[in-house]
Amino acid sequence: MPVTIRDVARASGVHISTVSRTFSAPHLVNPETRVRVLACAEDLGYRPNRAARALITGRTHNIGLIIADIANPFFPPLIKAAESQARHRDYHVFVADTNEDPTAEEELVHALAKQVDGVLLCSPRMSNSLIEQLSREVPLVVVNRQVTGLPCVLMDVGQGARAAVEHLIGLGHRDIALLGGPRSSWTNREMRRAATTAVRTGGGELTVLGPNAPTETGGSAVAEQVRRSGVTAVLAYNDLMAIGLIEGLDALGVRVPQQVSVVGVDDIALSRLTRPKLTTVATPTGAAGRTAVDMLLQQDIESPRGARGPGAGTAVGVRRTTAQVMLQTDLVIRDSTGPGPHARPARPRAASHGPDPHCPAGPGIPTAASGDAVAS
Amino acid sequence: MPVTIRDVARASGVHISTVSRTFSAPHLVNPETRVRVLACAEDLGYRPNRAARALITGRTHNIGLIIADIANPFFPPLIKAAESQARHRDYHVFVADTNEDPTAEEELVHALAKQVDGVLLCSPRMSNSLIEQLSREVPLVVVNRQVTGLPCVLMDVGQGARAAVEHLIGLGHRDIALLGGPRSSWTNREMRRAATTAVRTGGGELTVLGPNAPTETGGSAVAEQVRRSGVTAVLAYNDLMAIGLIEGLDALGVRVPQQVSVVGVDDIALSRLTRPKLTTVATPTGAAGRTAVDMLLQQDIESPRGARGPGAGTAVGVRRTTAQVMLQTDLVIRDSTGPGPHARPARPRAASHGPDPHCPAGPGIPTAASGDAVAS
DNA sequence: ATGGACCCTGCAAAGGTTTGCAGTGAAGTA
DNA sequence: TACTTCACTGCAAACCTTTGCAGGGTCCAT
Repeated sequence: MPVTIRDVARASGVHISTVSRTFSAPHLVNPETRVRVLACAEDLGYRPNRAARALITGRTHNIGLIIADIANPFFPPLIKAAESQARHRDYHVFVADTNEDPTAEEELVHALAKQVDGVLLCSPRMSNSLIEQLSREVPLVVVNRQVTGLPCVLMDVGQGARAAVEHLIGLGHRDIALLGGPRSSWTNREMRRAATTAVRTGGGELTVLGPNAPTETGGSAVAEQVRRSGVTAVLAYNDLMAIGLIEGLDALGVRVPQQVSVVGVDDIALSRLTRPKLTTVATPTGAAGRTAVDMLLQQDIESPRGARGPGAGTAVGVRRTTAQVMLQTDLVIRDSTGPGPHARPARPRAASHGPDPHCPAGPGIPTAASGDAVAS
Repeated sequence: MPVTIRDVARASGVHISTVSRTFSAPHLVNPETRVRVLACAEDLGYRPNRAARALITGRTHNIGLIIADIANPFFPPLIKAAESQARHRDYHVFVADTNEDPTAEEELVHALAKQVDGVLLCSPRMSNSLIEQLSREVPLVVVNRQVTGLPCVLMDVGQGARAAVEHLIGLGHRDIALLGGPRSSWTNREMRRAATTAVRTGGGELTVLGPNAPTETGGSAVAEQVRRSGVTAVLAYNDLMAIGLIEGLDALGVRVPQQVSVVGVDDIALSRLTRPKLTTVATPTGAAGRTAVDMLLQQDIESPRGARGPGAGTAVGVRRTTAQVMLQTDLVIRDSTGPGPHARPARPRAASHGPDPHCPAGPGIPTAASGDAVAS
């Protein structure tokens, strides 16, 4: 049943190599022959066997995409962007979900290594050293984690956290909590660092709660703790947790934003649908997906055949693209933040409860700042 | 750099075939030899090249999963379930998103055909005849669509729609609208059919609005239309549309459920987080993913080598598993439905506004009724 | 001692494609 | 005419693995 290059060759009366060239190097074959071959191929429904091609070229034209949790609405836009970018370059994307499990991550990289040309590692939960080690097995681009020596796509959550804290302090909050995410998350560390200094600079006090599961459940589970801590504002690791927290607080009779202000991170679609609408730090997920694919393909092209990674050539310092791109984030003020106990009497609750300034402008995803690549 | 079976053979002093057997048929090789080979393989970091293996066995150990829209929260649980089921059987899943575009669907099937052992087609938007045609190219299992002659996994949305309508009529609603989804959706047709008879049986009147995009935007866009139509209850194609509609109605000053009741379909996680919490028809997405993978693998096993599909053997009627499984749905009553204008005076709003009976029991996903397979 | 059974291993073909090299024929040049 | 150039095509090796077949032992029973 499966029609091979040989069938096409027989049908069109040429050698298989001519058929092969018709597809992979059309300029090398006589136009007349070409149309005949193409006609036969079309007729027979021939499609090149990618496995066989991969066997000899060493390139599968597939990309692996490893995601901590597909169910987190943060990722789908990234996946979509990566897929469409890849498709434009005749690549396919292999999506895999690790359920936030570092072991599953490692296994998936191994399993994918031989059947993809490279892997996008999104929000990894494993250690940097393991990532470096795995990068010797297959070209890697890391998203949401900084690994020296490897190409990375980062979102400036530090800047986002700072903006969020400044927003809260400006509203008159002093006692602020940071709802931590997974322990092994780079984003988590960055946020904590930035929030700590920003709160100190603003003359407030930061309480860190966590680590927690980056889900609604993780958020609602700490509602009680938040209430007891006496803070008046919370910056959550992501929108899901923020929404869960608001739910949890609501169940305890704590009103948002009247009694406690809540800020999320990601600006997932959902954050515009809850009541109150969520104030959040928008992250450029689509741009991240596209950029990561670009960086991976660029890296791939440099070393076309086998012989990738150290060991081929000099021991260290094989030419590789290791640029690290930092994408900008953007604070979106909606209804989940309001004035705190130290609010200045003038124009109270001016910043909140207004119309969402981002809604008319569509999804409100800021443009990528792919320009500010930080050399490494 | 890439270490092959030959390197392992050389290192352990045996022939490559022995190495091969060590992995694919361990019982055929001397235990001593086996441990030596395994040690060498481990040492060198050998991993079998799946492309080469696929070339000779004809099986890639990959499954394609084609999804209309990853960003629709309905799908991630299905994807996760399919992935984990596949992983248990040493298969990988290739997820691809079509953006609800039938053309993209077709192209993806073609592109995937040669690099997977089978494809799961979820909520396809292309025609039945095209699906049948494509099934000759690669084994297919269809989810959320009934195609005669092909294995299908269906969710009983007809039953769900009926239950929803009966619930609404029981609450005293007579003028009910159905918010249609994509024109080419099987689910959409089933719902319409079931809702039509159920409403008629209940002595009410059904207004069909649509087709619409199955998104929040699609839902909010028809809010005005819903208001003008004068209906007091709406059954939406899915939760996303229901939520969008509630948003839209809210913006028009129409209160849910006081003035209009809204029912969704899917029971996505989000439906428990909005205000009011959404009354919805829960669909067993996880079970559907698992079942679909099982059916595909079962089908695959029957025809191990090439020679799949008609044309090999007699012209028609190649043995294939074409079972069609119907999974049950479950009405979950929450807060978005309330008494209508014809409500009986006794115990008003008894059915709604109670505590969500499903919440304590976890995600509230009903168990699969894989037993009631309908022969085809 | 002979034969058979059995376990393990090696041999070699096969799978579909790409690609360097060589060969063919025609056209152009001297 | 003889030689070069050029465009096109065929040949065959290579990619890495699996697997049917056969050969080499060892052991046991006759």
